[in-house]
Amino acid sequence: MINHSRPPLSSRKQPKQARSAELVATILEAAVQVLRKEGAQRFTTARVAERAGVSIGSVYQYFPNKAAILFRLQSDEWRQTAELRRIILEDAQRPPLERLRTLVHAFIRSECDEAEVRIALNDSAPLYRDAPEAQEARASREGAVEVFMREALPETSVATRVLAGNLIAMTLSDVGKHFSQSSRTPAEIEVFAEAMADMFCVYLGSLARV
Amino acid sequence: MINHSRPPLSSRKQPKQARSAELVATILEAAVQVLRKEGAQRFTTARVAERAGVSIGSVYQYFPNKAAILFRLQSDEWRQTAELRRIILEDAQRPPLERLRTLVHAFIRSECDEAEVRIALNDSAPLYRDAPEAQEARASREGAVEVFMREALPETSVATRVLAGNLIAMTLSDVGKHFSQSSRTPAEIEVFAEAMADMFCVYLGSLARV
DNA sequence: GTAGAATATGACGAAACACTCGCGTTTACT
DNA sequence: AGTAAACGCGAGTGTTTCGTCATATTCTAC
Repeated sequence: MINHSRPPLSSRKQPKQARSAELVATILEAAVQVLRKEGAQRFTTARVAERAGVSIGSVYQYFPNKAAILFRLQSDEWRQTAELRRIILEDAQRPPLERLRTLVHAFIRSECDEAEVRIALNDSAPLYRDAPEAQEARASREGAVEVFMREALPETSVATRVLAGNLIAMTLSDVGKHFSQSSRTPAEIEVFAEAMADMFCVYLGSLARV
Repeated sequence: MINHSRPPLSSRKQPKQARSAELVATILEAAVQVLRKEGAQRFTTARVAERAGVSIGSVYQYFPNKAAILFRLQSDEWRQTAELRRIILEDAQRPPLERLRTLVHAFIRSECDEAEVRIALNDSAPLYRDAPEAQEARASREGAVEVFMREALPETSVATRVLAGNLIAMTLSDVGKHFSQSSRTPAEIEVFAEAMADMFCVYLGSLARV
């Protein structure tokens, strides 16, 4: 009821020559810089083109619209985060709660890194929030969390696991976002991440004991 | 480095006659409707004026700019939330953790109520995020939380209390926001709130036992 | 009833922005 | 060298939006 028009976010054209692939990379890099320097409000295709040293027309050769550029950036970041999560959570050598602790620290640290860009990207979310492309990322995340939860709480019901998994995943990502909105010292980051990890571990422990 | 211009958010003029006070109320009501129906992207002063059955000029008599209207709505909501929190947390008759449970339920329920407006308001946050007026709300919230934490964890160090208090406050508000982005049945709401309250209580319990 | 303050109006100025299109240039391939 | 496709360009179009200002109406108080 809110997003009245739904222009496609998929690429308009695939770069086939080397120079055009480079051009796309240049545009994305410039987009990050504009986002960091000007914020979401002042993120315009013209500014991206200018910063990239490229004409407006070229931008529209490879991106159907402004939202597509932003979505691409967000998408790349989601991929990175998913990779991080996979690597840490799938390490079968270590006990589940230890892996979770590691993930919390790594995630919070990474959120605080490049916080400016992340904030701006987040502010842009309304532009592509309802896009079908955005649903996949969520599904993938929920799947990974469910696999982990089965390992961490093998004795509990599926409903409990799903609920707790969602709660923890949401807390990690949302509170992480909020926390990184202010600039933080490395020490603050560690202390905060430790507290959050404590909370998760104690909670999961309480569920296992039932 | 991001919000380059900082137009004032304070009122341009105070309504002195009854009809103008009513007009301001009409405008705010219309603003809520526009926000709900059109979303943050399409929230414009012209649309608000039209919906209110009022001329654009009248809107600008009492609000210096668009952001001021949105900030006013957000401000009112902050006040309501603060009131809710105060009433629940200050009830000295009941044990602290029970009060916290009640607060979690009440807060999540209220977030899911009028979720559409809240989401849109949230999307508009970049417009007034750095306004000095916005700092006070945070200070007030942190104060209330600290008072509660002193009561809930009287034996712990100040640092621990502040950290845990912030973590819980952030989780409640951020995860509450995220949770309310999808539409939820009353049952889902209760179950989720209960899980979150469990997590908080177990966590605070673990801190008290040290 | 009338002066003057408060209030209401809405056409209009100015700026910003997303996106297109016709044309010139480069590349790949033969 | 020649050709066709891919690439790159950027002035221009159409729209949206914020906010102002000169003017008109209503209210208050004497």
